[in-house]
Amino acid sequence: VVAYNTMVVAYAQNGHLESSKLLFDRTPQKNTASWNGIMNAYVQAGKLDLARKIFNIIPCKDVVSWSSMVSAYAQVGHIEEADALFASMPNPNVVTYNTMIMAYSQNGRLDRAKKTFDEMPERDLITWNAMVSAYAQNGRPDNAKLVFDKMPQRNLVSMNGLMSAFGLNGETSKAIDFFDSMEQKDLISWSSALAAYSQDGNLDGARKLFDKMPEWNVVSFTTMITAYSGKGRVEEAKLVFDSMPEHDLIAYNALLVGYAQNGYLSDAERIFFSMPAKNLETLHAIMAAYAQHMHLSEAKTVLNTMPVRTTLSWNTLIAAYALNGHMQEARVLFEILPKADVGTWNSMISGFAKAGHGKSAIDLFLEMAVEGFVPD
RNA sequence: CAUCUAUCUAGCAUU
Repeated sequence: VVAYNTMVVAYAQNGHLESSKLLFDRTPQKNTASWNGIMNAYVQAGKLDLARKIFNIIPCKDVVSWSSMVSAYAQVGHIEEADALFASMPNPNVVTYNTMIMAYSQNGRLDRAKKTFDEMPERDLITWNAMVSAYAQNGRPDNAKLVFDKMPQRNLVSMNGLMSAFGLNGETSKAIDFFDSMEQKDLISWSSALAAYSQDGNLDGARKLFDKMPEWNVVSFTTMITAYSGKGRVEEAKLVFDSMPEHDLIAYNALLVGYAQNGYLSDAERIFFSMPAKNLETLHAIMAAYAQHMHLSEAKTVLNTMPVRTTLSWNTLIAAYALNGHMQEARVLFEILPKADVGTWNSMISGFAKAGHGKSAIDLFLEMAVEGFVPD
């Protein structure tokens, strides 16, 4: 059974759901880990509904079954479902609580993350690291530092987490000082420091650090692409791209965005059509690129042909119309989109403001509060 | 006593 379970998971991790399924069906004497494994295979393949169906028929669910399902919902941002499942499960353990801390944190619910942290019966190192990360992701580097200082033990993840708390929130010199003080460093430490320079617009610092790195991976290369692109140096960005041993989707996206944001629409398009795979970010990026160049019908076509649309997809097109002064089209989209968020309202408001309709902008701002949205 | 399954840190997208 253990051998079968291992194989089911291995195939799933390589994207071979069909093989996982076949092996699962042939598994003799299935245990709960077998069921959990195939359920997570479906999660991995993005088939959340089917995963849920499997969850429902698992004969003897254990805490891993429940936690896996909670985590699956959390990963795709279905925080209410995660929450509901978490509330109804029999015996959550420390992993389940940790999952919820991350879920809340990634959805901007720092208050809920902290509450969970405070209420959980026991904490482990991952709990503390998750809390550092929660503060990092929600703009609170000082709180991240407080947690870091208070935690009973630390590991390299804690260190890297605190460094990125500084780096992500504009405290570049603190990030670099901390990086310099670290006795152990791994590739993630180096990449985090590189990202700190890059997001600070310090191309020189980034380049020097990059040249000093003991090893590189696709993340470090991509960070350099972004660093060059951010300074308008798209040719050097392209050189970095060409020097990479292998390209993943994010590397392509970074190059595409670099071209797009520096006004090279046809280069961006060329990359777009040559990409071996695309994701939501790719489509949003090309939509925004079309919008910036007033190619609104192309932008609209992208939205219409997307396999899945999120609120962000709609926001991107709304912003496209709004920034080009086409407020009536923006308004139409605004009314028909399934689910607005703060970003949607922001796009509409700035569109009206830019078009010189200050009154409409203010009306919308007031209306937004009435609809229960908190301005950011 | 032990093998398989769930949780933490780095790069890309709208405003």
